[in-house]
Amino acid sequence: MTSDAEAMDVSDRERRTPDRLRKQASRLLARLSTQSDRLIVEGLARLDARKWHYAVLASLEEYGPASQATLSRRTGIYRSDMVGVLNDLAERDLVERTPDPDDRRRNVITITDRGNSRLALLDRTLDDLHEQLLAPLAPAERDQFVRMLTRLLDHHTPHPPSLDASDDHQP
Amino acid sequence: MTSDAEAMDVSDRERRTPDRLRKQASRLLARLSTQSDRLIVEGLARLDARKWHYAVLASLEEYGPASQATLSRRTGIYRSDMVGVLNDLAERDLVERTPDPDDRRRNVITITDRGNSRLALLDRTLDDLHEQLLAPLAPAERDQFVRMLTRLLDHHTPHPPSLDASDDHQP
DNA sequence: CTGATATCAGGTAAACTGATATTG
DNA sequence: CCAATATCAGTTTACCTGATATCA
Repeated sequence: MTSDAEAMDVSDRERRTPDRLRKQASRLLARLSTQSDRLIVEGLARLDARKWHYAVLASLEEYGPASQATLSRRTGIYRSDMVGVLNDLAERDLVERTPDPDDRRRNVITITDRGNSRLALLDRTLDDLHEQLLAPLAPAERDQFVRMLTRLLDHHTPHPPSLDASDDHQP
Repeated sequence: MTSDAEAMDVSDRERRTPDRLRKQASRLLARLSTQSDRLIVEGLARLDARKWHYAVLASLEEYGPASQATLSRRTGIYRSDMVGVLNDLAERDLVERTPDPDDRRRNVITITDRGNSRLALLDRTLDDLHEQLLAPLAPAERDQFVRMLTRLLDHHTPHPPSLDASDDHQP
């Protein structure tokens, strides 16, 4: 079946990359991301919340009211999907969606008081969930891990001219 | 609108977690995993290959012929999806699927010579793609990164009694 | 006329669940 | 009767691509 030359090829390859399936960063990333997602999604589901709820609420609290397009850019949620997320949030009285008088194409999304206290709860919950997620890492390692992820992500994300620039009220 | 107490609450929260959206490990993981996936998938697509092709071929070369169920456990591909992957691979003559005489429920999957040289090509391609993926990290950091991912993954994967145990020919 | 905005209607692929026929 | 195997059918969700009507 296999010639001598072939047998050498195989052992060559095995010497070069033993156990390669378990060491590939891309595979590890994909699997860990799946696990992480499950953890977060299930944790938030217990509060009848979704991750995007959090993303939108946090963005609103940190950067103030915004149009849906701006929220999209800030959270990474597609404009097409943002509609549904905001419907969810508005139904629960966590945000208010009102037409922008200055630009009648836009809606201005504002976080409500209920939204703020909801956000506080989600913040606490997510802290806890991340504690679980990163449990095996010491505090210093967690920082390092997050920094590495950030560096890698920055390197691979096509960066727009300005992400959170206030393109809302620019004269 | 907001009482003094409320204003203090907000600033409290901001002091506690400034820019939290950009620092959440779960979000970073999800986004980076998406980017990584795109890189790998596109890179392999240029060779008309998929990641699972590689996973199956590599598993076969490292651990030898196996049943589809065993391959499933080793690669993490669901048995339901394995069928289609093996159809793909068999069509391209990269593996052979023959009934197991010792256990007629099973098929024995064997890598072909073409499969082996294909695997060598995919190995080289994936090395290159991972070089791109991890470009911002120094060699030592890459090792550390992979080790952290592994530790986290091990902590979160429900580990079966024995993963790659030879449950094929056990008397 | 160009471009942004909100919305809607889809499309793909990964990760999953379940059912079934066959065999141990 | 119970368990595993290969296969098929179908669900859910993240991510992404349009198209459309409205307006700057």
